[in-house]
Amino acid sequence: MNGRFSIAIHIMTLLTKAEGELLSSELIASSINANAALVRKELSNLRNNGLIISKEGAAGGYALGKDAAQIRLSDIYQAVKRQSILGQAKNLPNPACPVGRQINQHLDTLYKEVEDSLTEKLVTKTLAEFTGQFD
Amino acid sequence: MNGRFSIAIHIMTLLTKAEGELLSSELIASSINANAALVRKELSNLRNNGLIISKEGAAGGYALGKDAAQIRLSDIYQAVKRQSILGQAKNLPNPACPVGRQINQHLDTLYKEVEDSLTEKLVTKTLAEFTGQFD
DNA sequence: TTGATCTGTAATTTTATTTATTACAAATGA
DNA sequence: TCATTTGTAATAAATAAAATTACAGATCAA
Repeated sequence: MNGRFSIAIHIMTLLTKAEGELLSSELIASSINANAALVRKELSNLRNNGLIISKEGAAGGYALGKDAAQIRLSDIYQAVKRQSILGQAKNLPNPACPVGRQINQHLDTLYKEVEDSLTEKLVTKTLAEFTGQFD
Repeated sequence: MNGRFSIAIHIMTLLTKAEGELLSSELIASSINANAALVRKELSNLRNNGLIISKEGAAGGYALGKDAAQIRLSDIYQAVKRQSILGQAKNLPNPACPVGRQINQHLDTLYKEVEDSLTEKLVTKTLAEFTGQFD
């Protein structure tokens, strides 16, 4: 997990505050202070996950796909995550070692459990609650 | 968070199985299939956190610092983690934007909460329980 | 007390990942 | 028709992670 979750939450917060008015990727990128093409890539991903809608062409832009009260932070996390939260060693351990041979299987199980508890936490929080904290 | 947690758990599992016998960084590295100097660096870190002991010189090596039943996976996680689990965008958001101005503060709060729930999960698991899963 | 072995640690290089940049086709609206 | 904006790919630059190399210092055994 990298800065993508932060960026996604930032995007979703902006769209919530826009209340249905379309925002351009350029405007969003300038709030985040990140590259517009990169932001569009994340916007595409969020759209593919049903969290936002987009409209092409002049006067196009982005808006929430459903009410902020119906979006849970776990939905955003699921859209953005790519690999196990605790990271994965990329060396395959030594299969001649009893520990090396079995470690990945047990780590996988552990990581799944941990990730489940993280998701449970994020399920309890809606985007509306999060954005409601802003002045 | 990267592969360091995986490596640390792997190390601690090997030391548990060694039952007090000193293991060399070379042997540990070969089980993990990683570089020995890198492994020593993590071993130093684990020692600085009181989880293992080391002995220098010929016939030196590493062993658990306390009983595996007294070590919680959260202890290992705390020793290894460096930054927020969900990552942090490194661009500072635009302070001229109401959302950009406040987002990091609210993300920080959220990340702390999420990390707390993750830690709570890891507190419930001892190293002894984890290593007990191995054949 | 000498030599082999192993830890501790720093400096450097290599590799991988992330982010930014550039470019342009396609859609849309004025 | 032209300006604007999304969608997406290809490439480059920057950053982070891991490996490599090197060597001082500790320890043990012959």
